[in-house]
Amino acid sequence: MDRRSQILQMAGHLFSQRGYHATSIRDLAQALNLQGGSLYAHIASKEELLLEVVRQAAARFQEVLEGLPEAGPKEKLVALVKGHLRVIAEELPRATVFFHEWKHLSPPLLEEAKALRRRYEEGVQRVIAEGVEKGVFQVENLRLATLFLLSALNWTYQWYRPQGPMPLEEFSEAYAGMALRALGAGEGGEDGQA
Amino acid sequence: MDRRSQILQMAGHLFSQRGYHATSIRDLAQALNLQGGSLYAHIASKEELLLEVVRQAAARFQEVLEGLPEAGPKEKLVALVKGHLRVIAEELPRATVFFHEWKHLSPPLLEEAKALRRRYEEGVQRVIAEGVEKGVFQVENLRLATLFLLSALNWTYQWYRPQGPMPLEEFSEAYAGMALRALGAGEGGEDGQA
Amino acid sequence: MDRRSQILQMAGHLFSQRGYHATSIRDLAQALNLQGGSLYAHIASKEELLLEVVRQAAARFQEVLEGLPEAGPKEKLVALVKGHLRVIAEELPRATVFFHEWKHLSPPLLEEAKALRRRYEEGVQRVIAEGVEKGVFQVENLRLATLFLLSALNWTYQWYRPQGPMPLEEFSEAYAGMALRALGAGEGGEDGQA
Amino acid sequence: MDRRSQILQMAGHLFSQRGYHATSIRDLAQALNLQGGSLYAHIASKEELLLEVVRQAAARFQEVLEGLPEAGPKEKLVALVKGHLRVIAEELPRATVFFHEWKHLSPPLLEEAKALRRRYEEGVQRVIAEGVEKGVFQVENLRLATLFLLSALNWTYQWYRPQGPMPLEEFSEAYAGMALRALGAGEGGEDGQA
DNA sequence: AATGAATGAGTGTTCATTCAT
DNA sequence: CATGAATGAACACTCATTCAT
Repeated sequence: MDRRSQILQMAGHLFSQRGYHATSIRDLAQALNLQGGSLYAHIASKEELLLEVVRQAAARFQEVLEGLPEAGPKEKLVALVKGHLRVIAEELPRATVFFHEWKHLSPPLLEEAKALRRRYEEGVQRVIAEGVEKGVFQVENLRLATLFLLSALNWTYQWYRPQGPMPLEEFSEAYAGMALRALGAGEGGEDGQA
Repeated sequence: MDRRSQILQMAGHLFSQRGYHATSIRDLAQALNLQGGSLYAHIASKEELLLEVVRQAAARFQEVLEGLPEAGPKEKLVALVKGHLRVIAEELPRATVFFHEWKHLSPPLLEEAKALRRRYEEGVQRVIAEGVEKGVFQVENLRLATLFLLSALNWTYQWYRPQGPMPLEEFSEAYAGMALRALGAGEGGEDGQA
Repeated sequence: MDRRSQILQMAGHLFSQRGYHATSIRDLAQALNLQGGSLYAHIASKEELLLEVVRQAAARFQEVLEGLPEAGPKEKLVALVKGHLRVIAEELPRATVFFHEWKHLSPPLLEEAKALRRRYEEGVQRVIAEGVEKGVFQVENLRLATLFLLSALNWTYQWYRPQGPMPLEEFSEAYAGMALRALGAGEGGEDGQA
Repeated sequence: MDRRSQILQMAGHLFSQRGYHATSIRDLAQALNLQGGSLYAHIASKEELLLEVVRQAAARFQEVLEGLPEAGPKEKLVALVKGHLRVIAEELPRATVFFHEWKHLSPPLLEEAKALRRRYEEGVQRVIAEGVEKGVFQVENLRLATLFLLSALNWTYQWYRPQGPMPLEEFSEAYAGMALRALGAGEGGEDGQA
């Protein structure tokens, strides 16, 4: 891994643990056995680092959407939930920054971060909408259902720990079940207009 | 409202909007038409301010738990969801600080904040556990179900805006419905062992 | 004792213990069960307090000089040493400020403090000069002998504690003996050209 | 001389002239043609600077004790007095800080400063004690005699100026003479048990 | 690439002092 | 007389960033 990647990795780690503002360039340099000024041979600014971490996380989440199987809504939703939680488990620091620290970007870059987040949310909404259209999901309000699902998913970065007692597979299986039920697509029913 | 309450209110507002570290004492003072140093006639430190805001929010959430009706699990859960969302709607800045900024407290005070959050989460878990015991809720894993619910509820502070297009009543009604279904207590069924 | 005297006493106490700059007006007020601003009904400024304490100490030392017995040089010197040490013992805080903290006065007032100290030193020098003229003291260099004596006397405020194990009388008796010998006026000899 | 030594030297100079609390980090930086914050590339804190200056002075005084000739008590005491006064003359700023400003250290460091001072005083006391044991010095009270000598010596930093009219050699010669007499070891007598 | 010294703005906090009440 | 709120300047110290080496 080249220097820049090392720096980005460590930045993700520290930003996620302490927060962007509470992490100084010197903290970051020290964690890499460097002097503060030395980072500037590799990066343009602290803020660029933040944006880059956000972009990397966004890319991982976007891959989930793009890798969804061509299948019925339930299967798709399960894949989405599992994929989302896998990204969080595998990329906890970056995901944390994606969910929280992006707010500290300043206007020009902030827009990009917002757009990345919006794009993902729209993708999630499409998955639900498709299920509703096909009569598999029953929701009163599409937007609200999307936000309910995203909330349940996003907040997990706050408490799920991959090294913890619950393996990812068990965790995401159970989570997907609750998500389906919340969307009115309980266990039994066929997937699609059977 | 006395000066200290004004300061606390404004601190909650700014901490929630910009984050604790990105809000300087001078920012806070300026928002109150004061000089930076003048705040120290009313507060002991910036950190004390943060803790106080966290405490106030925690108190509001705790009231919800304590005001739950003596009723069946479904009714109780609905009241919990609605109460939680009402606190978020009515106390958006403080709730935001309660969910996020508490992390920036330093060790002695950090423990108090963690304890306050833990106490609330345990209360929520008890409500779900009761429903499970009475056979009203069907969940695979109690802890996970609690975290699912808390996630769906907590993250709302990120996107729900009381001045937005959706009135609180409609929002929380729909949200409660999804929560119930997620816990395996769909519409129909009696509340309790009918 | 009126308020102003109380304030002056406490100021002497705190200035001597912590130093002028390390004692804040609020420290002083607090020690008197007052609010910081309240002191200004009684004093003009912090610096005025310092000068006043210096003046009070200077007056006590000056009294020693003026109360010296009309007697031979040895007797006079013994009275001077004992008087000086008594003032230190009885007025430790003020004496400490007189010896040290006067330096923090700013130019206009600084001159007064310097003059007070100079006046006392000149008085001490006259006592020694008289002994030299009368052939009782044998010193190589009058100025140096004076400074030697003053040094031995002044520094005592650093270590002599009236509540300590050595009673003032014993202490100053022994001290006077060493002073006399240093000035070449050992035990035996008559006092004056008998 | 490297930057850190320059800073320490200037710190000694300013602390001795104005006092520790009356010397700001910006004063110090300005005297070195730097910005305030720039000092922190070289030092850890203002207090560290104070302790370091105290240590350097203590080392110089301790060298005097350790370089004392193996000779009779009178010769040794003369060497001690002259050595002590030479350190004051050559290291006036540091010596001043050693005598006065050490009090502003806070507890953990304060103890070190006290220990350094105590060690030196004990060394001085041993020199006198030896002379007393050998019958060369006659003192009523060993501890008091030590404090008398130390007082006469220490206070000199307040008034002796190396650039002044009196050369160090003449000054310390005369001072040593008075010290010897104060200890009851006048000119004539042999040095030792003749 | 990396260092180490420097900058200038900014941090939270304290200060002596003022003043309406 | 005393209070409590306020000021404006100062404090020690940290920050992101620059740059000669």
